[in-house]
Amino acid sequence: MPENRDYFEDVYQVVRLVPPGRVTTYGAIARYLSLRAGARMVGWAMNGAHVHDVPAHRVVNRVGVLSGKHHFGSPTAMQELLEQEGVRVEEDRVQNFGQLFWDPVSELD
DNA sequence: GAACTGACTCAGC
DNA sequence: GGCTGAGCCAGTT
Repeated sequence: MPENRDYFEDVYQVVRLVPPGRVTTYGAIARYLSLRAGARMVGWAMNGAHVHDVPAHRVVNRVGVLSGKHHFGSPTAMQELLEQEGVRVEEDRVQNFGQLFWDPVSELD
């Protein structure tokens, strides 16, 4: 539907809708916005996340790994942010991911 | 201007 | 059930 690349804004907006203490995935966002581009562009969009006040720490890859932690100020910043919200993180992976996973498609739609 | 790379995912083996 | 290859778009070399 959206031919423009303003979906960057949409991505940011969806991420902001993620409740504290919950996490979502790049693929889930891509599916919700019907991005033919796929999850990869969601990740690319997150490059400007810090500029848009987006809680990027709540976005992980499909298995719950903090694949984007290197883009935060420090290697542990992402994990600490999640733990502040009550999300248990171990070995760069979100524990109990299946239960904490927040899917915009089923939660918002 | 072609080739590479990246905060990913899925299908196939 | 873990590894490999292919596909997606955009920015960089």
